[in-house]
Amino acid sequence: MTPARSRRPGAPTRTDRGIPEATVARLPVYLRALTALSDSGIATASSEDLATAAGVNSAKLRKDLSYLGSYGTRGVGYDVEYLRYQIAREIGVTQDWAVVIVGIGNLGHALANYSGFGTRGFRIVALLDADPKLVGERIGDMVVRDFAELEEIVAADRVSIGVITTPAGPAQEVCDRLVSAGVTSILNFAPVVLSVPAGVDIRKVDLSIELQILAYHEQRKSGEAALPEVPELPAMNGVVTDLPSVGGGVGA
Amino acid sequence: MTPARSRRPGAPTRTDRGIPEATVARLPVYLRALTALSDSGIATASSEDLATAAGVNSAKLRKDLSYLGSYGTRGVGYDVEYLRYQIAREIGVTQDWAVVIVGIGNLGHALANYSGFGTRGFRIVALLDADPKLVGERIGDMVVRDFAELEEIVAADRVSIGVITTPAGPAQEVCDRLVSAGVTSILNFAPVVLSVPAGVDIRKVDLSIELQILAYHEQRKSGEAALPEVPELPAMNGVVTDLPSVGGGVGA
DNA sequence: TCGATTTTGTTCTCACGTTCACAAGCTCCT
DNA sequence: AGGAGCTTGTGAACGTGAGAACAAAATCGA
Repeated sequence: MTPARSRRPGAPTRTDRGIPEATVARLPVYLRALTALSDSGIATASSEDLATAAGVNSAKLRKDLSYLGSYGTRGVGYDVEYLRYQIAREIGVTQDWAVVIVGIGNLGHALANYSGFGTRGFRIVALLDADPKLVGERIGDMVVRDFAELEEIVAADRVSIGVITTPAGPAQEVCDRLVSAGVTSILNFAPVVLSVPAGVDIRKVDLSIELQILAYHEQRKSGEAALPEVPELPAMNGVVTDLPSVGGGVGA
Repeated sequence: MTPARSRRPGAPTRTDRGIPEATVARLPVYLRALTALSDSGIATASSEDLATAAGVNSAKLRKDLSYLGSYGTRGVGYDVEYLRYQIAREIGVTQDWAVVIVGIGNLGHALANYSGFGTRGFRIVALLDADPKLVGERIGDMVVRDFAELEEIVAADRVSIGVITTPAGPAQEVCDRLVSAGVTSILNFAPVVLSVPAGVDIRKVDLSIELQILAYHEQRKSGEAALPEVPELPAMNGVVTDLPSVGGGVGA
């Protein structure tokens, strides 16, 4: 056990391996909260302060941070800048990750311009589309390039993250191409379930699913007062048909 | 207990109250899978088939569906159309929900055109922005209206869902206005933690957080081979500074 | 130097979600 | 009619995550 370099005598025992997924998902939120505090000129914050800023429970926040090591000071709190660096390093955004966006429709267009994407830590190196009519178009300070150039770009710029903003139809094929070109992390906006080999990470953002989840709870709210009993088979008790195409535009 | 209307003799005991949140989040995925199967002309599917299409474990799928009732047939599977209707009804997308989008920047623009939003079950009734330069602009078959008209629109169209695509700065204020106008479900794309009173549901979609989660795992992958030991305080053992502005563009 | 006060880091308990495994139930074939 | 073969629905075991509570450590003042 490396004798605890300059940090603490208690030695963080290298909690490095195995941060729970739920915690990983919250680290970026803490990072943002710390950045906001830092911008407000606040140098030190307690777990309570941070938790409020991040919208979580303070016990949960402390436990989350404890997976990274002991970066706080008992009786005092956390040094904002120091903690910010530690979280940024843990997440990996102290280095720059090269990103390609595939599918320059409405959404791809928006993401290409989206400043939130320009978050330090990520660098969009190419906008790709298979449609010849789009290739060559300027968006901000970038030019849309042909999807055929994918492999070349991935190799040249060491791209590890791909963003898919195509329609559902071509998404799996685009995904396969990305993976075989060497991309190992994918953020998918297309409304399909993509399958990838082991070792490739995939995350999905789906507008209509989010809306549907809201709708479920919304229905519960209105139903609560209106029909507290017998919310079973409101109309339609036998026949099935006539439902149009609920469920999201699979296919173009 | 209402004597089980016309459906089954086993009586679903009205599992209606209390579907686990994790299950609710998957129902839209099942709905989409069923729609795809239906479009392929498949009339019956086993839990195994469905699970594959939805990208989940078949046991999990069966348990999820069991919360809605007993809609399958042992030895046979599920009737695709029938199950599709039941899930759509449970989620609440057999009716139409009125939606307003606030903040017609890049993202709002894209969402206004995004066909996935046109998923049956939701109807965009207004695009709002506070910027006079944007008001009046045509997007598809809609016209951007002034944010000041919010209350009027919400009341007239019984809007229950609001989508926030403003920058982080004005998001909380927009959120408050939406809530006080009567909106009870909010989908937030702005990179801030919004606070809402009890009774209002809020969901967040955050591009940079998704990217950061991918980056974390990506770093793990590269690091696995490169530095299997001593991944502790690589550079920087004392000083903190120099980290630019990691953490997302809070403020415009 | 010592005690009071503050706040972290951690332990313990409980709730939730996932997966396994199997009985119950349906269809089809003989 | 009866048995073989599937497939659902669910009970039970397991793992992960959340929250309460508290001991350990730091600061500050007397």
